[in-house]
Amino acid sequence: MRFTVIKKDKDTEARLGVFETEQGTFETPVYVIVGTHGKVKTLDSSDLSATKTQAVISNAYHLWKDLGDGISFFPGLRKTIGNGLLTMTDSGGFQVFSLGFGREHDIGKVGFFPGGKRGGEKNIISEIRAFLRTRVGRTRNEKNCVVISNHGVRFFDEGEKYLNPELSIEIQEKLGADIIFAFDECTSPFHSFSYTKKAMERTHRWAVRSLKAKTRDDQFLYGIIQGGAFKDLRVASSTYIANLPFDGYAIGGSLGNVKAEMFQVVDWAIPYLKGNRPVHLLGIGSIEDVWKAVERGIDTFDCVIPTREARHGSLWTSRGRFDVTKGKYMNDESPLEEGCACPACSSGITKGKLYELFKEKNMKSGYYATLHNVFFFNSLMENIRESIRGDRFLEFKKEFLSRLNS
RNA sequence: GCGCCGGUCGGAUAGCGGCUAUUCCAGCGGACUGUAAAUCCGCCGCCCAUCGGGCAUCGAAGGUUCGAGUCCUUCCCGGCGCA
Repeated sequence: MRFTVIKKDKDTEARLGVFETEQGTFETPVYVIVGTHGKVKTLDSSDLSATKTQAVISNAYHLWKDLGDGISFFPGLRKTIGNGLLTMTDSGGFQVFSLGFGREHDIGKVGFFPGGKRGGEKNIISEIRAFLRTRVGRTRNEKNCVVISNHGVRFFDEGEKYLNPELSIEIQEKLGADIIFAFDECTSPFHSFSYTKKAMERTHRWAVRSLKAKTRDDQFLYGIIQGGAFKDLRVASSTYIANLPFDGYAIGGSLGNVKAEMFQVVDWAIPYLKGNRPVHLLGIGSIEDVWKAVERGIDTFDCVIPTREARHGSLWTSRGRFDVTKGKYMNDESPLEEGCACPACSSGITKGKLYELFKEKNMKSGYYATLHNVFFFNSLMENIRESIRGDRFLEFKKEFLSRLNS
């Protein structure tokens, strides 16, 4: 298995790369589609190729729970969903946050949404801290399902599970993806400097343990950079992780208090990494973020946006997003996007038809919406790669973004 | 004509004397970033409003009661049954 940078953009840090594996060659930058439980929700493997999907990321924690003892007989993700795809598994480090602090306080790693009432852009730190204070203690025990120690993490979301770096690597080796991640502790934007530092140092120790635990040589192991939205910590983490013998790097954790600051974190971390190794941005992928990531030299990134938003009725087009469950689409016989070549649009799915399927809670609704969104994001990436190859990355970016907001 | 049953927000419902009239659907608006969530959150009689406040309202009109969507009387409307 090999990663090579084949071309650098003339104007930005964007780069064209290629992963060569037994399953094939995969050009980057690539949007990694999320298939947490070993399957992209609503899609089967023929749908993956029909939507131009190149890479899928599953989750070690969730699959481990799903498979139980059966994990020893698991044929490997390269066989189950990865036939012809690049596969990854996340280590479970995100669940340390999402099933713990995140679940307790209804927060995400970039936003703040108490009860879903507000968007991340409107965040006011003091208001948030005050809000958190009212919740701490009242909800901790019933909602926070995670206990973290230096040894590892105990999860109580269903029964009890214990995970640590050694176990996470063992699980990820059994799952057999092409790219696996060190076990880390993801923190939120609302953790203090001192806690974030402590968690980062723990993540560094776990990085060393993850490397030591590795026994297979046909998988890339990525180290994860933490440090929250603190420049000192990000620089320290990036430097530390880059000096360990990882095959690639991932930028994870809290990316700041408001969306506008998210990519500062990436800017702080990237200069200290080794430029010939692949860099993954964990869990990021709004349409604007795709551009910001690529032009900073990110090779791969994953996000639930295309798939989750599809199931929730939000459809992506080159003019932006629309919610197909709105009443105005009731009898709309136009395609989801004019001229779209995705499997849903080509098979005659209209806005009105999809509206109807969503309203009758037909499972096909999420299926068609996912086909469309995944195809949309994958096509965008394909066009981005071509634009880098053709020395017109910035032109294409400008053209795309002006159409998006028109 | 007689008898029975029923009339509650756009539709469907709960409510059977105690004050904020329930829930579901539809509608409107919002969220979703290493998937706990094909999910969640607002609004959804009218008027002003920043919190909030004012006024209505359960087919209609009377009545009983401290208090009525809930009980009584009459009327109107719908369904069913009998003539």
